[in-house]
Amino acid sequence: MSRGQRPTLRDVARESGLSITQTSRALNGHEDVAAGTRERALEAAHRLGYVPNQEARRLRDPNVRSHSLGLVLVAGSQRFSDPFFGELLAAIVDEAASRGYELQLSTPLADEDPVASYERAIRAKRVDGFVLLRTALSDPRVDYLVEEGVPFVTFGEVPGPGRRLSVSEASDCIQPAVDHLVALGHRQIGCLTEPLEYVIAARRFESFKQALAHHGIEARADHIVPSGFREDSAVAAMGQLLASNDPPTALVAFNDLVAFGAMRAAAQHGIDVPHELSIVGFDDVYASRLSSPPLTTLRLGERAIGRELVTQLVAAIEDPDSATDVHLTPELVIRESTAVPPTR
Amino acid sequence: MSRGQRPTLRDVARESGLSITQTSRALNGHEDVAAGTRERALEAAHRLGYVPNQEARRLRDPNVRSHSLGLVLVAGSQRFSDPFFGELLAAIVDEAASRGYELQLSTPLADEDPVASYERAIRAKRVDGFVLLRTALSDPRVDYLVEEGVPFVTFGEVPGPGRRLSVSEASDCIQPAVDHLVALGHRQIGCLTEPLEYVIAARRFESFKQALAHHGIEARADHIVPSGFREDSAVAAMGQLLASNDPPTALVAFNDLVAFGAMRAAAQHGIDVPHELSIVGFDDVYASRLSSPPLTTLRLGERAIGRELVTQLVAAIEDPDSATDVHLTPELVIRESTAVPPTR
DNA sequence: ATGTGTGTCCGAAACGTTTCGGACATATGG
DNA sequence: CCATATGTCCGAAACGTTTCGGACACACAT
Repeated sequence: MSRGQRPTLRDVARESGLSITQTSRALNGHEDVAAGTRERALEAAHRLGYVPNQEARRLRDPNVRSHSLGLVLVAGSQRFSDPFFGELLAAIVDEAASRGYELQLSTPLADEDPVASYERAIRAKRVDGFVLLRTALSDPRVDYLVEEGVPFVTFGEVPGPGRRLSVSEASDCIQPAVDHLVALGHRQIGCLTEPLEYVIAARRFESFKQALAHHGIEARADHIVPSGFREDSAVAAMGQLLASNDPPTALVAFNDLVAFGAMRAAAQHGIDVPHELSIVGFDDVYASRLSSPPLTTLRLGERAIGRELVTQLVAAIEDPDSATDVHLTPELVIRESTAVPPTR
Repeated sequence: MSRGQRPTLRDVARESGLSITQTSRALNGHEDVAAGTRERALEAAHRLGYVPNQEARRLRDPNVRSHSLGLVLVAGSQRFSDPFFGELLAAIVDEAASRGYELQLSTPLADEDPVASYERAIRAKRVDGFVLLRTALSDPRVDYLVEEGVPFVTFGEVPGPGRRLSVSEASDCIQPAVDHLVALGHRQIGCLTEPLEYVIAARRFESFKQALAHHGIEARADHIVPSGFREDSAVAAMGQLLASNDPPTALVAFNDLVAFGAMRAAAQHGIDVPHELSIVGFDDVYASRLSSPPLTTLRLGERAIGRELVTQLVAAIEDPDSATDVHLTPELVIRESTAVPPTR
């Protein structure tokens, strides 16, 4: 059975015997309305099940909030590949809901300008702000949003002029992994990067080099292996490293998928993990408990990231001065992919 | 630099020398406008970068589409736990984008009525329809949406009156798993269910029983183990089964996480998988390639499910008669968690 | 000449809300 | 008693769009 028309402010006014003006002011908590009058208005509104029409409200005042946050998935079919994203997304939705916001998910159409999705959302006033994932050091989306003056928060610090709110990892994020490996006795420590044009990979790489320096170990260029984000790219990248006559005894991968790729490549070369090669991942993805051997990895926690992302974004939207950059410190989860180095 | 006011229909009218009325009609492709006039209007609109104000449009005609689909996450912190969801979501967003829709993600607040989120979205006219995941045989959300006349599609068939559009598994979905096990020589085949009040679990259970019957095997009640959705609930559920003095030689789990739980429980009891116990999962989650042993599992494909869900929902929205129920047939991915049964 | 169509066009009203400017009482101070 | 302030209230306009009802010009038939 279909409902009748939904009640309008006019109905509430008639019901309460007030003018439309005064009803509106009463419901919106303005000052110049007598206590008893407000009471009557509220009571009538409640009795009728009145809920204000957002379209009309926003037509009148284009600045009212939509109470939704935008998140544009990155292009390419393998975008979400990272199991990490699923959990992160859930955390974001959760936190947003608890603050009264929803999440608008979209994705660029095939070979569309990356900022087009953002333009659409802004023009349509569908969102109050954006969460940006997988941001690059030089990212047109960031430039666009800064210029447009729309609130947004990035995961990873993006350099440049203008207000750029971010939630990022501490600058010594890789340190615990290197400390752990050094404590085991490793001195030949390599790394499997993600593409370094991305802010997060760049930070991890800096931290990796600093951590080595901190232990007086020099970073060897031939032990640094550029990789993509996914398992298969890591498998490919591992080829020459393992063929080298002076391979590292330990490897830090910038995400768990890449670590799995490294483990697979090692297996293909008949190299035992962890006894011939130790591997540390990053993210503590669900699968890292299940791999063989179970993966030692750095854990930031999807929930913590999601929570901070939303908390700061909502702060930026509702009270720009209260938003603040946040740095998260990863914790090392030690499993079985790391061990003492082989004696040579 | 901040833009000036965005152009309105009035501006386009002035620019093109037409009335507002005629401009509107020209832009909306009505009949009674001369070819040259339409030309002028379109040209002016384009020159000004005019884009119609949705609020105003919808204030005037409440029936215009919002072009977004709603998806409400299930409550509880472990909602998304299933890595399967991440991929499914990405597939849904992709397919929606290619049809010009976005996805509105929300989640119920703590101890809130499950339908409240749907009510909010409908009242606010934020979405044109819903995708329902993890639906139960008797689901208040379904009843609500049917009554309200809002288009929706469920994953799994929900019985009851009214139009209920669904994408579901074929009724013999479990058959390939059982066939495979029987071919290996198994006759004692058990199953680890998900809660049977959910439509998908119910269908899988029916199919499981039918598949056994098809091979002339009787379903033994003590080989049917009720489990939750997640690994830990499966570990717990496995206890008594493995302690029994006549355990099955093979087990079909209703999802991969549960299968992992079963593998873990087996390991704890010193039971070798696959040589003492074969295990088949469902979903082909990312991690199933990595577990030890790698999991033999039934695969529907998140992308296929997401694509069909969106395709049918959009059909239901835009042309109700063209929407149709869809049945998907899973395919068996054979890995190493299944083998011939032990000779006793 | 009058009437009937047909192809184009437009004014004005309407959607539901918020707010500007003022009105009307009553109280306060002189 | 008048002037001024204060506490409440309301009418009307405005946001940008669509559409109803009609108007106008012209062609064609009568």
